[in-house]
Order: sequence, then structure tokens, then C-alpha cells
Amino acid sequence: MIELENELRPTILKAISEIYSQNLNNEDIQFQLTRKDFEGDLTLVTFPFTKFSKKSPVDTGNEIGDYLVTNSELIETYNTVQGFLNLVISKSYWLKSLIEINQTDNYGQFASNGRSVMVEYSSPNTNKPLHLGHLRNNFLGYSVAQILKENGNDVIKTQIINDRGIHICKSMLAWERYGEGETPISSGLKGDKLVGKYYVKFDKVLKQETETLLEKWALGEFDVDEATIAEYQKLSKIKAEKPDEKSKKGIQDKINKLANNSTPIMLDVQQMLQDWEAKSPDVIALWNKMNGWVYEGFDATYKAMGVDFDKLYYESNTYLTGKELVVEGLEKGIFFEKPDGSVWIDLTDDGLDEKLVLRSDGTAVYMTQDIGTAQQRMKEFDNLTGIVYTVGNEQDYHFQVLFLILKKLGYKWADNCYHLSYGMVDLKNKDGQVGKMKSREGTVVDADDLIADVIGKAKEMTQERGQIEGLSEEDKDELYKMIGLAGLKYYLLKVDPTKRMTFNPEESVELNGNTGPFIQYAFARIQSLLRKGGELGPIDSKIDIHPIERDLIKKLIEYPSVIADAGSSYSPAIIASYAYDLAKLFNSFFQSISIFRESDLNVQNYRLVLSQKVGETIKTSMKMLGIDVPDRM
RNA sequence: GGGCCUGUAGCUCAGCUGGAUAGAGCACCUCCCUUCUAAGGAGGCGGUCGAAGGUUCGAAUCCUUCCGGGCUCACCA
Repeated sequence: MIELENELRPTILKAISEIYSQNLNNEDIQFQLTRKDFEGDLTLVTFPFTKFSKKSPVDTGNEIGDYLVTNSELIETYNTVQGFLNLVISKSYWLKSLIEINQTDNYGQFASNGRSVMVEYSSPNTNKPLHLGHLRNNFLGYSVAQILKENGNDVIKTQIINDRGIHICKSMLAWERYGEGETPISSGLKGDKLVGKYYVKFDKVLKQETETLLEKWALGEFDVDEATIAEYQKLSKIKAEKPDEKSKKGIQDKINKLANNSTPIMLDVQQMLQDWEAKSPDVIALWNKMNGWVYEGFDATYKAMGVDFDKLYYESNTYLTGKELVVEGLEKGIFFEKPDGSVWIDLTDDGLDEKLVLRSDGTAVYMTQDIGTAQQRMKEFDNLTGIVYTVGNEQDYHFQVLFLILKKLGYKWADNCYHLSYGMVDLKNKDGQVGKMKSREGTVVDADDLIADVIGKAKEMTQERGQIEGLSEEDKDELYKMIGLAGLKYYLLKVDPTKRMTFNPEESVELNGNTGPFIQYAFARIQSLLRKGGELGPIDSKIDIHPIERDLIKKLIEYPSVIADAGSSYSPAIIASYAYDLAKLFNSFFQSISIFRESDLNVQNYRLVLSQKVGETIKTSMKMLGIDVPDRM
């Protein structure tokens, strides 16, 4: 519609200048799409003009409307409702637009803009399998990457794999101690599942040991260092003095944490981390072995999800980076050093806090690494213009600080970095209660399980309906996957990324209504028409278009601006909503207008071309969501 | 306590750079397959847009306050 608006603006400015002797700018001309309940396509808001027209909004609208009908061939007729001038655009305009769209290759796609963007997503820890939260993350990141591509950017998809740290060592230690040599092959478990099992095992033992220790401490039996004993006694005393239960609990949490960190298994795992950092061959070998299992498992999950990466980063290679930049920044006076040797940045002038960038022992923290890796990536890909980080909104503050630091360090590209922040996925259980996923309570939804569920459901439903006779077993399996995944992806992507969302297992496998399969169905119907229609010719320019066809064309016209919108707001939800609207309009058209009973072959051809363009647009829209569409279903 | 996010139909969500009678889907109720795929279509039911003020010709949308929910403010990642 933007083109249409741009075509009309000069005429309207001229009208106002001639009728009211007022010279306005383009921005003063406000358009909106005409509401369904009124006749018209585009509506000019005339309230603002009454200031100088000195007439009622209706009279003002009528005067402008009359002018437009005589002076613009685009305007067929008009009607005025209050301050709304509803313009009816000539049918030939719509037909002309369709013809243009039909002649455009890769309609909607923007030409290369010379920019190159790195999109990071997934970024898992290698100590447990992927879950529902990762699915939202992966689908989002992958989709935004596709959307940015359609917008003319070069895109590099990446993930940083958190393959080191205390949590990784936990699985390693538990496996070493309790695993009895179990492997993915011997157990039949997927590698990531096996490693996850030992992570849970570690937690269980840790919990037991913590309780034991607390019992002992309560009896005055200590076999830990003096400092810990002193700390425990101090905390116990404070706790006894607290009057209310809530503050008592707060102190107790601290005591628990102290005990937790003093357990034998915790001390052992800390030792293991140190050994890892010292590159102890045994530990490194174990680490390589178990991470290898996890990667096999992840690969299978990514494949099932239909996501991929162009470049992988491993935290074990990057966790030491960033220190030099901190030292440089320290010299430049951007950072400051505290007496204990730790390095900080003072962001209080920016309304934030002081933030640690280097520990007193000189080691890097998360922030240090992120500073380092960002700079490293910009160097590595010298035409890179920015980085998109797909990370949950619990890290909003972290990224706010990171980008600010990068800016203060003088990196201009910091402005092109974007935190694609998304909300947590809550679960809805059978009683309709909404809650967080908690691994301790076993409410975590496993990614592999969920994908298998939606595919199973798609299979069941497809077999019930059956438009699939004649397909081979492999094609059928492909189809079930395509439909099941479409349901899941669409379900997770149709919601505004920034919003927390509720996951309802039943709704996620639903195939009716505002769902992925609904949109796929519209596509499959179109393919069925096209198979029957055969070869298509050019559109006859004298076709009389039907209102519902006009609505479809209008929707097609919107497509490029929808892609631009989705790109600038990093929101697959905008694409999802568009694809759904388009499919819905098509279904309505399909149901009310018969193509093959139409005797005029020119009209038949035109309707088929229209359907074909709608199909292509559905396909490319869905592709941006990472969803494939079937020729029949 | 400070900062950020969030509250729209019974449920899940659009709409939020101010515009007309606030839209979809699910659920519930009617109709529509001797017509191109009924995983569909047409219609009905359902709302004090968290609350109160303010700005404006006009507020779900902007501002202020309050209430409810979340995240965050670690020498964790």
C-alpha cells in the first residue's frame, strides 16, 4: 500500500493547496486501511485539515474527495464518514498490481544491502539435553536469520557452545564415579541424554551430602577449614537473632549454600575444574569423550528441528579472551582497578551499576569473554556489520551493559548489535495451572520427546483424513514430519518474542485454526488447483475483479513491507500473522469462487495466477519461519 | 529498594509510531461437501482493553500514580 500512498500524496497535497491554500508536507497526510465495515480501500484521515479548512470534517472530506475523483484516475469514488475519507481505488489498479507482482522474481525479497549480520542462537550447555526453552530459542534465531536474509543482509548463523565450566565437570565426575563405563552404545541412550543423566545423578548426591553435612554441623562436628566453620557459626548466630521466619529463611539459604560448597563431592568437582584448566590429560580425555557424546545427540536434535549453523564457537576456546581488551580499556581510563586488583567499569552515569570485568585473580568473567568474542568476530569476518544475540530476557541487563561497554571501548559496530531477547516458556498442566519448567520437579519438556509427539499427532490426523493415497512410505513420513514441525514451530513463533508465553501441549499439536498446518493446507489446496490447471498464461488486462480477489491482491501488495517490518523488529510473529491472514483470505476465496466452473478461460487463468502467487507467498513466508510446505496433505 | 519487561473475550494471542462499532484462534451454538482438498467456509455467543487521573477533536495505544505478574541488580554463566 505504500506505493499507492506515495502515488496519491502529491495529488492530495495539490488538492489542499488549491482548495485551502495550505502547503503541507508528506508527513501531514495520514492514511490507514479502510475498515471492513465501510466501502473503500484506503482512508484519508481529514480531522487535522479542519483547522485550516474551517469546515466540518465531513465537508472537508467531501471537498477533497471530489477533487480526487476528477483529478486522479486511481480514485473511482469515495464516501465520507466523520473525519474519514474512504477512497475506492479503481479495479484496474489492483489488476495492474497483480500483473506487476506476477512479473517480479522473488517477490518480496530485498536486493542485497551490502550488510552482513551474525545471528547467534541455541548456545547450549553440554551437560544436558535440549528442552522446550531451547526450541523457542532455536526457532526464533533461525527464523530471524531467514528474515534478515530476505531483507537483503548476508547472514552468518552461529552458536557458542558452553562446553566448559563447573556444570560440565559435574556430569563428568558423576559418570566417572557411578557410570561403570556406560556409553551411548551400551545403554542405548542418546549421548546428550546419557550425559544429562549423570548431571542429575551429581545433583542427587550433592543434595544428600549437603544434608549430611548440615546435620553434622548442627551437632558441632566439623571437618572443614577454619574460615568455613567461622562463617557457619556467624551465620547461625545471625539466624537465631532474626525475629521473623522470612529473614531466618534468607540466612538459612546462605548456610545451605555454604554447606553445599563444602561437601566432599563439590570440593572434588572444583578440583576437577582446576585440573581441566591445567590440562590434565585424564580430565581432558574424559571431557572430550563426554562432549563428543553430547554433540552426537545435539546433532540429531538439530537435524530433527531443521536448524543449522554456518560457524561454531566453543567456550573452551574463547573463555580466556577479552582480557587484553580490558587491559587496554584500563589504560584508556574506561575501566578502573580496585585495591584487590579486580577491574570494574563504572556505569552509574548511565543509570546502571558498577560492573566487574576482571576478577581479582586476573581471570575472566562472562562479560570479559563476551567483550572479547564480539571483537574477535568482527575481526574474523571483516565485512560484518553487527551481531544478533538470541538469548532469554533474564539476560537483558547483561546485554545492556555489554553493548554499552563495547560502545565506550570505541567500537562503532556496537550500535548494530542487538539482543534478541525472548520471554520464558511457561507450562500449562492438565489442571490448567501455569508454571515454570523445573528440572527438579521433572517438568522439563524434552526437545526430542516433544518433536516426536507432534510428528506422531500429525501422522494420526493425516491418516484420519487421507489425501495421501499414492504417496510412498518415505514421502508419508516426510509429510508427517513436515506437518508436525510446522505445528510446533508456528505455535512457538506466532507469539511476540519479547513476551513470556504459555505452552499448552494440547494446543501445540492442534491442526485447526491459527496454526502452521492450517497455512500448509491452504498451500496444498493451491498446488492441487495448479496441478489441475496446467500451463498458465499472462493475465488479461480487462478482467473484472471480485472484491475478495481484490482483498487477496491487497494482501499480496503488503508483503514486502511486512518483510521489512519483521526485519526491523526482529519478529517472526509478524511474518506468522501475515501468512495466516493470507491463508485465511485464500480459503475464503477458494470456498466462494469456483475456478474451473468459470467458463471464461481468461478469468480462469487470472484466478489461477492469483492462486499461484498466493501459494508462492505462503511458501516464502513460511520459509522465513523455518517451515516447509507440502504439495498435498 | 533501584532498573527493565508485562497485564486486551472463559483460554491462547493480534492490535500499541494516537483515529471509526477493539480483532483472530480455541471452546460453545447454527448452517454449508452429487462443485477445484470440510485440516475448510458463512454466521452467532462472548470485552468497564488491570484501576484511577491527565494530554487530545479523538486514547487499548502517549504521560502520571496505583494494583497484580515476571526478570534482574554475583569475583555464577
